[in-house]
Amino acid sequence: MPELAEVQTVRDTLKKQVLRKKIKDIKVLYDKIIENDLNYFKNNLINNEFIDIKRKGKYLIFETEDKYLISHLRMEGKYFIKGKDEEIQKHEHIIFYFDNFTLRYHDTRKFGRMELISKDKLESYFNNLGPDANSDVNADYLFKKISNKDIPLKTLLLDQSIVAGLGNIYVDEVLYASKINPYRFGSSTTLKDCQNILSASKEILNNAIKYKGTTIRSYTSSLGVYGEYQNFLCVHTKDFCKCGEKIKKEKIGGRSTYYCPKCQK
DNA sequence: GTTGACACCTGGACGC
DNA sequence: TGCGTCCAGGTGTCAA
Repeated sequence: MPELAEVQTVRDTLKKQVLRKKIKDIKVLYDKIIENDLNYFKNNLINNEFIDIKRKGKYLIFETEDKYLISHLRMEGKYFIKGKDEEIQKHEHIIFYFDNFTLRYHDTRKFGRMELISKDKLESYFNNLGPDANSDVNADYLFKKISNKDIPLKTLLLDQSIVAGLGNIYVDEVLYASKINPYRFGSSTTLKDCQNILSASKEILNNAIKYKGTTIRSYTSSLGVYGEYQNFLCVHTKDFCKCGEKIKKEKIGGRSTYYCPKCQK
């Protein structure tokens, strides 16, 4: 569930709390989350400190003096700051020990991943990632990427190699705001459609960041921050559109998709 | 090269 | 109450 807005919120909150603090120890309780050899992972982080935290798409990038720790929260990954002596809770899989506190990675479904890479590998690591959906992406770029595809726009916008950061919730919202039916193929889009999609992406994601993301279903907050953008959703998880039409919920590309058949042509 | 299916996981909702 | 089944979804992998 964490999409660009939620990851940005986690990054902003973490930056205030963990930068320039020496990592004293790391406890790994579920090692499949770590893509590296565990000894390599620990040896290169312990006695180091995070000097910056960046975000690209849905990835968090913790920077140390000579490495980057890439963290992807996937479906339910969260970070919590807790006291050193607080009991380890169920689903807390990775614990970073600092002098006076711990940073805990919590992931109910264990889908999240972390990988430590050397600084020169950063560019190649994100080779297949498109530009952020709320950045200054050019409509020509999007048009070139999708206008030759006989694939539904819903699926194309979820493809992180085209634009990064949009997940299931915000793609539904972006297509609704653009008045575009999610079943429409990329090959049916015009340059104007691409402009509308990008403009809606920017507005929706920036608003979602402002309201610290979306908190829906069973998903709880990270770092004690509860997003409020769910109050502004127009179609995702809704029963009726503002126009009065019943919102349709159907699977497109295996993903639950909400749309208004009247407003989205 | 493209596309769809599936695996990875767990908890909640639901039906029986 | 308890059990079984389905669903949720981001990404990587594999087969067609």
